[in-house]
Amino acid sequence: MRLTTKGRFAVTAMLDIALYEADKPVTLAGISERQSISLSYLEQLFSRLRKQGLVSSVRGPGGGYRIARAHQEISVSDIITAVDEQIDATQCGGNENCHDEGRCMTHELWASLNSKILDYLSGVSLADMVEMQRKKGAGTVVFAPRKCGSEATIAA
Amino acid sequence: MRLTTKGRFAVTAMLDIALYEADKPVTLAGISERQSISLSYLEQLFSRLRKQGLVSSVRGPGGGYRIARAHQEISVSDIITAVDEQIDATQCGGNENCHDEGRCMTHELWASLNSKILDYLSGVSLADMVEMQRKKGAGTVVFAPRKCGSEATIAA
DNA sequence: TAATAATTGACTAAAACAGTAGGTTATTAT
DNA sequence: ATAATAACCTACTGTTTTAGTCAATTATTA
Repeated sequence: MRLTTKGRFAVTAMLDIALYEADKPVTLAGISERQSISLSYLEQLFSRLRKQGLVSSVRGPGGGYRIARAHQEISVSDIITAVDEQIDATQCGGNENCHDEGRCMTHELWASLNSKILDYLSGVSLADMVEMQRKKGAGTVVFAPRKCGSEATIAA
Repeated sequence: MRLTTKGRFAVTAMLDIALYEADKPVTLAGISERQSISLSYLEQLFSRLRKQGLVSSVRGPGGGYRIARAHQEISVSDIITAVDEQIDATQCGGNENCHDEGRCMTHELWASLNSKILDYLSGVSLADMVEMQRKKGAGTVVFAPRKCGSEATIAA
């Protein structure tokens, strides 16, 4: 997997829906405004999130997006892998430089790091994040995702 | 911190020196050949590694690079942070969007992930990697770092 | 039927990654 | 002394990814 601001945007947007979704689905325009993420960029992200079955869409007036599964059933790693297509599924490329025996020297190190990251992110569900957010913002919740947090770009 | 192939190259190169350094320092030309990393690219990486005090250099014929500290005293995270200058030291930019209270919604998530990654990588020393490598390649050790392992790009 | 809002596709500026090219300086061996 | 070695330094390049824009189409509801 791979962790960039793209993945962060997606997680933030999903959390936004989880918090605001009630009777009505949540519009991208609303998410865009609250989270300061470009509408067109959200559209691209949600195209993927929908194809991966993480959200369902309703067209027309009063339409928008809903979380498609139970909040406990969606992990942060689900969201990230949905928007950040991992190109490098073939571990060592399949051929070229990495012999089946021998591998590259640091292979085990990165493999092990990757599994640690994945373990952590798949252990955090949308439900966890909602709860965390509810606890935190007792009064008015301030949303300001942009440029927040340190730059992260993990590829596992 | 941020994890890319740049960091992987640096770790691979440092491990190469640790394995080959004996009476003589190790030349970049040698590393370049063994690890299939471009010489000029290595020069760039080693400029940083030297400035961070991870390696020491000897000029002229018979010169090259040595590991500057005890192998146990150098962690993988040391190497990576040396070559991948983290721009985003100011956590939330210092101003703009991220209020001191409120922060961005997913702030804690990434902060926590980052510390997990850092914990792991700072727990693995060059000495650990040397030992691992010696155990593995009992006979002939095959080096083939290029494109090996899954693409990784973590920014913490 | 008009407004809403998802859906799609192509296109763009900026940054980072990985690498190249060409030169300068210090040290050693001849 | 001088030639070879190898670190050191600066600037430049092509490709990919990131983040975003623009413009159009389709489905739904008031």
